[in-house]
Amino acid sequence: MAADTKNPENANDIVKSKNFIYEIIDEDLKTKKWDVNICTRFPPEPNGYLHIGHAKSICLNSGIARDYSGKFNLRFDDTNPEKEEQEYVDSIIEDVKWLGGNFEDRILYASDYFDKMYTWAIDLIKKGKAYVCDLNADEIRETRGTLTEPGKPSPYRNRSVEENLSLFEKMRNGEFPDGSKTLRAKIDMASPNFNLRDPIMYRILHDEHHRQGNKWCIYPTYDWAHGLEDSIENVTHSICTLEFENHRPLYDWFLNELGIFHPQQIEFARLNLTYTVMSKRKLLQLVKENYVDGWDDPRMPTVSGFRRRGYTPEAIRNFAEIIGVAKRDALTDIALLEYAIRDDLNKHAQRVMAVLHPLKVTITNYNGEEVLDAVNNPEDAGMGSRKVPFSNEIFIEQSDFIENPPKGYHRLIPGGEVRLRYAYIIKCEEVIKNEKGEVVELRCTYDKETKSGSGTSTKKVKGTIHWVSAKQALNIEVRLYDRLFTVEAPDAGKEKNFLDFLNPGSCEIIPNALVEPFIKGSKPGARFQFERHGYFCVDTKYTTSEKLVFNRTVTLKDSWGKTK
RNA sequence: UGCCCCGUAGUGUAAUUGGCAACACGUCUGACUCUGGAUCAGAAGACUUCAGGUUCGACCCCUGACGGGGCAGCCA
Repeated sequence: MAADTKNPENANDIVKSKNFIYEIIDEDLKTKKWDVNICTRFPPEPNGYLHIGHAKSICLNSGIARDYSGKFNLRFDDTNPEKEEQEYVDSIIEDVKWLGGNFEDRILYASDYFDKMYTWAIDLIKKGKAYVCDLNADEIRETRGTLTEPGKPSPYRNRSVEENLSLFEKMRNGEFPDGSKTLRAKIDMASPNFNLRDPIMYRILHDEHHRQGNKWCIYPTYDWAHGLEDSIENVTHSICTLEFENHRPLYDWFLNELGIFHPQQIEFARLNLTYTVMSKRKLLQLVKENYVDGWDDPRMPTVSGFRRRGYTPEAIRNFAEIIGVAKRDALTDIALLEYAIRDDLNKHAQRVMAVLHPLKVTITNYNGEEVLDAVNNPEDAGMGSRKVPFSNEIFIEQSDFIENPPKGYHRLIPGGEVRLRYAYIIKCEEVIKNEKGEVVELRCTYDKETKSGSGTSTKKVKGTIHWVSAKQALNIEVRLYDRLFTVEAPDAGKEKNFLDFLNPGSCEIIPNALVEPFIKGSKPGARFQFERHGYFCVDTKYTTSEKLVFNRTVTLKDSWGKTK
């Protein structure tokens, strides 16, 4: 983005284009619009777990603070006690930290500003710009007007300042029941923008707040509170999503009437990803109705889900960089995200051989055992090598042998040869089947001149397959994840329920896969590449001291599988 | 129906602010390879939604259409 701003000498570098928000900030800096440092914020409501769309926002906001040497605040927008919980606060803090959002020590809460907001409300009442309204919810809706008709003024619109002050104080003191009164801004009931038709600033809610307890029984609405929160924190650029565009005139109105520090609200398009849903409501439903195994189910598009699945914060940050920021709503191909994680893991993940669907192979002319050298990461020599045990009884992948190969298949076939990775070339001499005609074992011979790295082999084989030595192999559980939904936009159809598109095969559990002993004792969260399969990580939830459980983060690209 | 926002290859973004459309992913070739991965080389793919207008020149400015999204919570 603007990372190169301070390095204009990098003339040879491709000039990274800036998104429109960086251009606005550049312009602001040029015109000296602000007499404070650039400040952004991420203002989640603690009513759910963060998802990849929030991650985009976190990367954007914290990235701006980083690039302009400003500040980035984490602020909980906790103005509605009915939906908010401490569990969500905790998870959000963890997720933002994990993503690398640098809020330093600033964990802020809108609820800490309630007193200040209250006095500002009184200021507005005194200016004759706000009034207590006795209309109930239904009546307010009925008098708000429609898309084409103006609303009707509330009969309470012209109460005196004194009466409003007194009523508002009584509201605060708990003298009225929920929903019986509201404090409204007096703006314009005929405005074509609904948000300006005397919007509600406070509602009565006798509900315990997760941080304020029972101190308050009136709570500020988003529109009233948000700009004040930003203003208090000297946020310069208040970045939010497109649906708040129509709220900006109101955001500005409150700040102007109060005459306080006035942040600039800027809207950008939220992230949509193919084959998943992003609305908190739908994600909550998936959790509550047990379609998934909690908010951090590896199939969930939540930050915690991606973390458990094995994604790295670097990959997610890079993804955010790749997709950019703009104002048109879009549906981003999940392939972009998968590219980001493969790109990262390819460079950093320890390689290891694992057999998911074992087929026994006996090497009839091999005696004894030996240990072979295997490279830990061909992309990074610094990661060194490891020893892999080899013997006359090994397991290979069932799919790496086929009796009647299609054209182009170049793995093991009857009478054919393949290379065992890091070991020898073997030849399939005999195929053993059970009563049902299923292949249960292969009897092969090996060529000792073909040992990996010996340089003595003159043979060329078309394929190399992975394997694991039977005696030393470690038994593990592997979970193969696929997309949660079967269609690109499960929530696109207004008539159809997104649940109808759930992918029944989104999680395949392989209880007994085999892996080389190297990974024994791996810690939860550890990431590996299972050669020729994909990237996997040790599950943090179901791994036990007896058995490692692995989640497949993402497959390797498979140009052969595609052609079939 | 009223108001607001948006329309650039399959996908996501760019275009030095009016100079003849670029990057990434994806797709397809070929090379290389002890991962059908990675890497390397290359290709295809966009009359910039449409129609007018301004201009020597328009993705960019103007007008109008069409298409998409948002707004009638005491949610955010």
